[in-house]
Amino acid sequence: MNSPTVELNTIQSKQEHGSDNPSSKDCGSEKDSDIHPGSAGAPFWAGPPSDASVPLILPHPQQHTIQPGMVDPLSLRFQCSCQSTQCQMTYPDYLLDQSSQYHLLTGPVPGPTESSHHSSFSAPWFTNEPILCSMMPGDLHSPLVSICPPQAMDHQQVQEGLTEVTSHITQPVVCNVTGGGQVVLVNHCEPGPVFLTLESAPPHRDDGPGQVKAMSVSGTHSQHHQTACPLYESRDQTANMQPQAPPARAVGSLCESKSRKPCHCTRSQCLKLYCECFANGVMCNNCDCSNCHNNVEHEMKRHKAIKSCLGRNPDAFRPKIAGGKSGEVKGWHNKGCNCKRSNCLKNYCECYEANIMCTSSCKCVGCRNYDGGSEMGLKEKTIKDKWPVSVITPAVVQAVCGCLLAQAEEAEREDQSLAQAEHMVLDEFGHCLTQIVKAMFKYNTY
DNA sequence: GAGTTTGAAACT
DNA sequence: CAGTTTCAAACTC
Repeated sequence: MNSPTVELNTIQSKQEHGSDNPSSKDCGSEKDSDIHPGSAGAPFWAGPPSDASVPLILPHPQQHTIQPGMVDPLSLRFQCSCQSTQCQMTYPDYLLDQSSQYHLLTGPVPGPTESSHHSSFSAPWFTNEPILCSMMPGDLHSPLVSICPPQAMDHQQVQEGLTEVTSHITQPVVCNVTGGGQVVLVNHCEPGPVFLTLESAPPHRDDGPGQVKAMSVSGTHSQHHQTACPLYESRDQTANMQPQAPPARAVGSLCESKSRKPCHCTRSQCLKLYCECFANGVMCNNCDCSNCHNNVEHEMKRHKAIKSCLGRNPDAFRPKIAGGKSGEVKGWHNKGCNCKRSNCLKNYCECYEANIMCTSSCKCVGCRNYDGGSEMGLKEKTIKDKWPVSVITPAVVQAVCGCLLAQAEEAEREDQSLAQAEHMVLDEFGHCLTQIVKAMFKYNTY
């Protein structure tokens, strides 16, 4: 039996719960005056993984399967494969409500570099404050670019420049503005970062804040093997290529308004992933930490810590939440959580905290972070009573229908008899049911 | 605000 | 890679 790749994702939105941002406090050991804005900071954050939008094809097209683990009550990504129909359900980069969050495509399966999905990137820049960029190649003339350029480039200019030079980019990319005004774009489907030179004028008052005179692709891809932290690597390169720009702005300027939680680290020196600032790729600023080394004063040590983290886990600085779109439901947790006692209904749970539901990637026990899970009163209903309902969502039904349809088309294409066609479809249906039931039991973790 | 709980990260 | 320890945030009182 041949089936199309069906990839479907139906993470549902959890009711938004407040994410408070405590008021900033003075960093325990590092005062503002200790931090030199615009000084060389090492960007080491890498953007969303490209796998967020690249459909997969099962290696064995004869197997028409909804594989265990591909069926999630919440983030449903199951696959079936039809060789010839090439029907494909795919999910957008960001997942909306469960009823209509995939597209049934009948065209060829796009290759890894042919994604038509929106790409987006957002990157904290390892200056003193994060710089956030996001861009949607699908709407290239109106990218959302918000930058706090180290060289104080004009926001609009950078935005326009990025629009121009990245219009060909169709995969999630990460950008970085180095101290030298160089933008590094990393397409995770490409072998390395693309270096774009922002030929900015010296920060001269007459020129205005960092005039971007030209923007050009100054190189191809990094010779480095692609790693999960291309920005960090590329920063090393670019740092040698162009001198670091002098401080162009003061703490408290453009990006200062972007609030973030102050950390309270006491023992990690804010150089381990325990520290949220460090993990997020930003230096500590106005934190409550003690003995903080996550600042320009300890650049070398911080650099080593970054390398160390990347050595342990090349994806250490990737965002944990893949997909997603600002203001909407986010995607899914790349690694998944491992909660055991919180039922994934407290902020201890990274999925819950990120306002996303748990998926098959999670190894949590007793998870209730799924549609309907949180509203379920254990006194009145057990998870067992209700959870299948959340597994067989409209999206699942629709996906199954897609599989069945694909089978029917396959039978037709092969000039199978009606009886044989029915058999194929029913067989497929049975297979789908089997996989769904397996998924049900898998999530029966009460 | 102190103490406890929790789960990710780090370590062995 | 599994088990343990460390750590800091979330939570409770």
